[in-house]
Parts: sequence; C-alpha cells; structure tokens
Amino acid sequence: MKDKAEVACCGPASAQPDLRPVEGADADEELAALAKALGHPARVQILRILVRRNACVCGDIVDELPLAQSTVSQHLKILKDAGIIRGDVDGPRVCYCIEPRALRRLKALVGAL
Amino acid sequence: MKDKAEVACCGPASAQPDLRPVEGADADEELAALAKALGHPARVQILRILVRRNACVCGDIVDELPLAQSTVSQHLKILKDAGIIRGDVDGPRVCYCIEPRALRRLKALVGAL
DNA sequence: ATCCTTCATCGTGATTCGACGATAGGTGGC
DNA sequence: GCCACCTATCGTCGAATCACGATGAAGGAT
Repeated sequence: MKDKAEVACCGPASAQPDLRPVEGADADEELAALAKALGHPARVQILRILVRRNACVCGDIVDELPLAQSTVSQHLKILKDAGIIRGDVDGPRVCYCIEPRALRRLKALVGAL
Repeated sequence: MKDKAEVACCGPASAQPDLRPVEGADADEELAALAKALGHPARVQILRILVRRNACVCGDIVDELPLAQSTVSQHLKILKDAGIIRGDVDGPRVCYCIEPRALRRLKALVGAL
C-alpha cells in the first residue's frame, strides 16, 4: 500500500484571496521571513518534492535528500514555522504538505516587487 | 540639483526572456540564493526603495533606514552579489538600481512553485 | 595641495544557522 | 507488555550572519 499517501491529508485549497497589503513595513517583514525560509537549497528541494507529489509525503523526503534525518526534520520545522507547509500526524508517520495560502501569499509579495 | 539622480544610470530593461529552466537542481540553487538575499527585512526595504524611485539612488538609502552606513553598505553588497541590484560609480557617489533581469528571474522561479 | 564628502572595507562581538549523532516520544504490531 | 518504526528534540560544533565603529580609498570643491 505504497500509494496510500497520495490521498491528500490536507483539505483542498481555500480559494479565498489574500486581502493583506503587498507592501509596507509589515509586508517587508513577511516577505523577508518567507524568503528566509526558502533561502536554502534543501528547503527549496523539499518544497518541490511536496509540490510534485501533490499529496503529502512524510519521511520519504529523508530518502530523497542526502541529509541526516534530524537535519531534514529541522528544515521541515523551519518551513512549518514560516507557515509554508503543514504537518499532520497520520498514525506513526507525519504527513507534510504545502500550505497553498502561504504559497499564494509569497507569489503575491514577490509579484509586487 | 537634487533631482539629478532621477535620471537612470542603468540602461533600459533588456526585454529578452529568460531561457533557463525554472526547476531542477540548478534552479533550486538559484532560487535559494535569490531568496536568501531577500531574507532580511532591511534588504527587502532597500529593494522597495530602489523600485519606488525607478531611478537609482545612492546613499540616500542610508537616510531612509535606521542602520549605520556600514551596515547598509553590507546589505547592498549582498544584494549585488546575488545579482539583484547593480551599482554604477557616478563621481564620488555610487548609483544603485535594480537589475530587472534578476527580478524577472526571481518571479519566474517563485511562480513555478 | 588640502579638505570634505561618499562609499567600501576591516575588525570585532553577539547571535543565528547548518549539520550531525544521540536521545526521547508516539504509534502500531506481536 | 514489549519491540520495531518513524519523528522530534537536545546538545554540540564550526561556519555564517548582523550590526557597529573605525579606517581607508577615491573623487570633487575651494
């Protein structure tokens, strides 16, 4: 049952648009925080993995990266703290998936540059 | 003659599209490097200043930020090393402006997420 | 030539990051 | 209960970041 993880653990993308401004001091801080979370190749790679398998994978990420499990877990925490991904516990494993809202927000902020 | 700086020191945006791929290992590194450069509020602010005055300002940036001159210079160097901005010497002062190519590239990479 | 302005660089200290191994916490199977 | 598996967290180390003041280099102005 290796395909089980393809069932998304995270609900469908909430389609409501972001209303917050895309510039100003708060937006600067927000963009900087999001960019900082993306400011490492491993984290970009993790994000790409989660986008590719639109469903959420858990520790398969560790197998795809040349990093120790603890290091990957740390990167996942950074992405989660930034609000870019979400991690839902699914039995003994944890199911990570991207947070579409945050990704849209990032695109909006970068697009406003 | 305070309005002199409004004349752009940098040529008009080269309109040729970017041909490089927006995913893959190289793209991951590239996006991470660009994001890392943006991963600080002061640098986002600097970028916004340079976009607002589409012409290039030099040390006026120091006046707009609550940071020491050396600190601002350091942030400018980071942005310049990342290829996001350019600095042309204009007499005793240096004229910074955004590098439209890099900005477009960033938007393409983020958009591909 | 001498000063003054402008910016970059150096050196420093405090903080954070990135990576790892080791360890602890849950969960399911036996 | 006990054991195996998957994650998270802790502790640690070296390296990088961030901020600053001080110093240096280069170009006008007088």
